[in-house]
Amino acid sequence: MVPKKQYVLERQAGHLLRRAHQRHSYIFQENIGDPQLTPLQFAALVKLRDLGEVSQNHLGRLTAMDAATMQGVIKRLAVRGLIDRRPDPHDRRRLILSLNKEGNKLIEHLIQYGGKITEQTLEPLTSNEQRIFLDLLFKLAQLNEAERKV
Amino acid sequence: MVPKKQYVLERQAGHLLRRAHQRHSYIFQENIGDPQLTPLQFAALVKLRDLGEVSQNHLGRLTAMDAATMQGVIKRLAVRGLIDRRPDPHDRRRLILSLNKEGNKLIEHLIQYGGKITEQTLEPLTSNEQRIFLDLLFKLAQLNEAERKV
DNA sequence: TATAGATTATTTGTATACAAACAAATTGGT
DNA sequence: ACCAATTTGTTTGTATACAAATAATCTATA
Repeated sequence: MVPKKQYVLERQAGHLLRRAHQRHSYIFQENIGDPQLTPLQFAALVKLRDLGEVSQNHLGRLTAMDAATMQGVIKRLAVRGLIDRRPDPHDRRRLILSLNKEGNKLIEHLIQYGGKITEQTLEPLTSNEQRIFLDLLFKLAQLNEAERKV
Repeated sequence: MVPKKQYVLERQAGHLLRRAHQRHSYIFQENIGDPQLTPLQFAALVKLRDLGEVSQNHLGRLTAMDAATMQGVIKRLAVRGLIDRRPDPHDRRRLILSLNKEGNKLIEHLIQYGGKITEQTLEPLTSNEQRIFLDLLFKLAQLNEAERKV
């Protein structure tokens, strides 16, 4: 008698990654302190804070968003009055993005919650497990040559 | 001089979970063998194969999809002619789902690729690391009381 | 048993995700 | 300097995600 169910959904990497990401999104939403701000919007603001000025597609690569997704995220941040967009004088295809006063104030205030969100996401693990997990997850988040297209 | 960048996006659990999930989705799409079939549709078919008959919401809980998402996934599977839907005679709110002949044939054929997709997703890790990673990820995918709402 | 509360499925609206196609602009090789 | 290939940002279309609201139905309990 051969057992039929070798493939158990609950033990597949993809299913677990999806569920862990769902749980993180929930924790983010509960703790970020600004009900309107999404994880991607937060990531974009953080990178703009780090770098000052970046083109839209470049920021997309830094935050792992494709151009179409980036378009929507940036548009919403601009509509909310958090970032400025100006054309690059050296390359007229490019749009240069930067935080404005409002955006800067907001991210300086909210960034403290970012660390707490990561802490709470990893809270089910011991601090040693957390370190190991982040190391392994980091490896799994890298694209190899065959996969690279973004 | 206090360094300003304590919060590094590339080291946050949420960002890495998102990127690892992106990479998995790419691997899924490249290896599932059916360009139309998505990870969620595959998960739904797998669970129906395991269980035979389930109500729509129940299947949603088993595959970690909320009712609204489930609705769309099931509709597309039904339109493709892979599953049957019939009302529950004992509870007229419920819709009982099951694989039909086509759906059964398809999942029996594709399920072999499921394992390969997990393998390839975890391929950057040694087999020992894979075991550890799945254990830790499993813990992070569970919702505690405060988070449970789904 | 009457009914308040819970559950099931659906619908609407917003926000990712990403493929594909496009126009405008830039780059690189000849 | 020319032109093919590439890059940038936008748009369209499909598929998750999920909150919120709703209609129909079921359950529990006073």
